[in-house]
Order: sequence, then structure tokens, then C-alpha cells
Amino acid sequence: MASRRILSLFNTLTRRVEPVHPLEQGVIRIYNCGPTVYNFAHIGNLRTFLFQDLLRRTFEASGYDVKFCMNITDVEDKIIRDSQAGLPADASNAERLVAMKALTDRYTAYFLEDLARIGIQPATYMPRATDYIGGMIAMVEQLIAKGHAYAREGSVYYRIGSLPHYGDLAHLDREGMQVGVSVDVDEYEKDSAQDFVLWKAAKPGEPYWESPWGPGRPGWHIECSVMGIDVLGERMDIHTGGVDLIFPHHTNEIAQSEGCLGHTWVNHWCHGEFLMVEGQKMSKSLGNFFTLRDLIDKGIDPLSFRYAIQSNHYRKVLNFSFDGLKAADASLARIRAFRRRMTGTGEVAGRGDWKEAVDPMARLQMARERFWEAMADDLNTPEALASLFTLVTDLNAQDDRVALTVEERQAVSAFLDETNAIFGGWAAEEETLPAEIEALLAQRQEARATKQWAESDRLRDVLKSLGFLVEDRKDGTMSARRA
RNA sequence: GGCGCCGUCGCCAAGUGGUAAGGCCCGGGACUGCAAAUCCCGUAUCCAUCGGUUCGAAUCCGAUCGGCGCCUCCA
Repeated sequence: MASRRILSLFNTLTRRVEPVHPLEQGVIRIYNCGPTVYNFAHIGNLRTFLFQDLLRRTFEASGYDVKFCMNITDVEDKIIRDSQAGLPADASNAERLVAMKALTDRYTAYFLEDLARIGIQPATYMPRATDYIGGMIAMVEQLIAKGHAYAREGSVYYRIGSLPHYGDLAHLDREGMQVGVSVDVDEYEKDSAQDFVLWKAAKPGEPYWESPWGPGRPGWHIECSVMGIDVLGERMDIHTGGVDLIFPHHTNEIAQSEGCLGHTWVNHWCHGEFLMVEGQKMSKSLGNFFTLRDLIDKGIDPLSFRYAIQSNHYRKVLNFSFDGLKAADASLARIRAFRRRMTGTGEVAGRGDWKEAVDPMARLQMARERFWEAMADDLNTPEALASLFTLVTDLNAQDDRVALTVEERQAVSAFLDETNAIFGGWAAEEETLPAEIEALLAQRQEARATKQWAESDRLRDVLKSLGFLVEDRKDGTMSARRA
């Protein structure tokens, strides 16, 4: 990469699209709120992780060394609820912790499998909350020492009134806020209803860690503050998550980290929008709640799901639908077909003059510029893809009349690689076909040479039933590809 | 009650002051033994509605209607 592109992103804190100027030359530090591993990730979760992947890949493709941290939350109320269900009342704490870990290990593995299937690259760092209990206790102690927190009956709370800019991220107006009606039974000892818990005293039957305040477990937000600082340092460029995390999670992370550090912690806050399903909120009761596995069971290619998500802007509510998935599949097929065409040497394409002939290299350059301009402008993927499709149409038309040269094809292929590095949907295919398929193709070739059309069609159907689509070419050769 | 987002072709969607990108689907044609792929032609005089500002608005302002989110665990 000759020069690094400056990328601009919407910053939740300022509500404006702003250029990202890295803290360290050429390096981008990103912290992503990862999953709470007590169940399979649903497609809404996956949308957020795809957004983070898009962000990471775009920076990498723009010449940055990306330090990408995604945490695994492996201690949390629902995890405790689900993991302790089968244990006897007198189970030891060690047994309780083991049961919890068994559950989170299992779902962490499933989670990583899902990410791999939709082409999400592994994070540079993947810290787990339970490996940082000591650090969390230390941070809580510091917050107490600095007057931001107070202990009450085995728990510790953050006094939000101690931080003047508390709530800035969510643009909360303390005056107009309507404090939740439901009050947690064990929250009566807080100084203020809005103070949040940093360390939670263990109740009987709950797994716990020892602490200066007695047995307990970390609160819901402290892990990200501790791990973020430990892994990426006292300042980072970008912190991401779903929009639902703006409040309270990220708001409270800021309170903890900045209360502790005494300075700005994160420069750029980026949030991915939610997903609706067929026009409705996704919920189990509506029967429109899907995991990636559900989609795979319906015969959907995980990469089509990836494309369907990435072809929409990350900051807009996306209406997930099976029609949309079909469209995504068709769009990908068009790009892949074009890629296959550009991979060939062009013997079968047109030869001759064309009054509307374009300069493929100039056209390619236009597409590349438009593509990156769109990506650099708050990850405008719909616009970036439009530039790609325009190129596909233009060069298909050109190649039909005036065959592109080998050099031109290679340049186009390189651009497809460049864009695929972000979208992950049209990787170069290797052309090797199973011997059995090659044999059937040869037979069909023979049948066609002798104009045995019925036999030719039969062989085409056989190939189709084996999952290979046949395309005949002008020069008499044919090709097959996996459907 | 407070804060905020969205409404562009059948579906998805870009564009946010200069005269409607792109994808899917659909119709017609070319190529093909038939297909597939591809190409050509055609599909919004109009951007929820009503007003206003402007030489000019989908783009700015106001109102209305409709959908959604946050203020409580949640991607």
C-alpha cells in the first residue's frame, strides 16, 4: 500500500462522520464488545460482528496494522442461571465454576465456528472475562480510592454523580430521564437508583470469586474497561458494538475507564444498527428468531448471508428477509461469473471494433477510486458495490465485442481480489474438477460433436444432479462449476 | 415525559441544494441445438403528505401521517 487512506466514520459521541486519525502512526486499535456465551449467536448478533469485521478489513486494506480485540464474556447472570441449573444445592464453589466454564467453553466454540463460516477473521486478541477477575478487582479498588465508587453490603457501586460527563455518549439528559419503574430487589442500598454495580455480592448457590468486599462476581461492564486497557493500552482509536450497548454498557465503560484513568479513553465510538426479520422485530415468540445454523439448515450459503448484511449500510436498520437472501445470492453469482470470465484468457470473447469501446484500464481506475471513496466515507458499502457492478457491466459488454487483453484481465482480477479482501464473497476459485466430472464433460462434448442433443441434455442433467452447472462456450468447449 | 432515527421503482438500496447510482425481480430482443453465462432495449417527470425558503430541493425549514429505537437485560 503506497499510502494509507484516511477513513471517516460516524462517531456516536459527536454524532458526526469524522476522520479517524490513529493514535499511533499506521496502527489502529479497535475494541469490540463480543458475545456473552450462553447460547448460539442469532443473526442479529452476527450482523454486529460482521460490521466489526468490515471495519477491521477496511482498515487493513487501507494500509493499517489493526490491533483488533474482541472479548468473550464468560461470566454473567444468564450464564450463571443456565450453567447452575442442574447442580445440587450443596455443590461446592469449585464445582459451580467448573459448570460455568463448561457452558461458556461450549458456546465459545460454537461462536467461533459461526464466525468462521461467515468469513469473519479471527480477532488479534480474544480475552475472556474470567481471566481478568484480579484486574477487575484492582480497578474497582481504584475507583473507590478516587471517590467514584462505594461498597455496600458486599457489593460495590459506581456513583454516576461523581463524573460530570456521565451519559454524554448516549446524550442522556438527566433532567428528562424517566428512571425505570422496576427496581431490582438488591438495589435498595444504592445511593442513587441510577448508580450501577461494579462488583456484585454472591447469593447462595451462585459461583463466586473472593474479593476485598467478600465473595462475589464482577458487574456487567467492568470487564470491558479492564480488558480494553490491558490489551490495547490506556487509549484506543475505536470501540464498537451494537446500538443497544450505547446505554448503559458503553456509557458505564466510559465512566469506569475514564474515572480510573483520568483522561479520554476512546476516540471514536462506532455502533452497528439492529436487524429486523421480515418487517418485524426478531423474537422467539414470533417464530422469526434465527441462528446461523437455522439458515444453513434451510440450505442457505453463509456467504450469501454475509453479503446480504454487508450490502446494506451498517448504520441503518436492516430488514432481513429470505427474498433478500435470494437477491444476495444472485448478486454474488453475477460477480463470481465475471471473475471466472476475467480469470480466463479470453479466447472465446468477441474480436473486433466497437464504436463504444472503452479503455478497460481507465474504467477500472474509475471503479477503484469510486469504491474506495465510498468505503472511506463511513463504510458506504452499497455505493462501493455499485461501483463494482458498474465495472462488471461495462467490461462484460466490452469483452463481448473486443476481448480484454491478458494484462487487462489480470488487472481486473487484482481489483476483484482487492474488493474481496473486504467483502469475502468472490474469492478466486481453483479450476480443478473431480475426475468423474471431467469424464462426464468429455462424454457430453462427444455427444454434442455428433449432435446427439438428447444425450447431451441428459448428461447436463446428470451433472446438475451432481451439483455442477455446465456452460457451453462459443468455441465448442464447455465448463462446469459447482452450483 | 425526554432524546434520536427512518419513510426514494414490485423488493433491497445510493444520493443530502443543481436536475433520480447500483443490485434482485419482471417484459421484449440477440447469442445458443436447447440452455447457462453475457449483451441490447424497456421498466420512478419523480423521491410519505401538505406548506415554506431558493434561480433551482428527494436533498434546507415547518407541520402532518406512518414505521422504529433508546431512557431497564439485550448485537
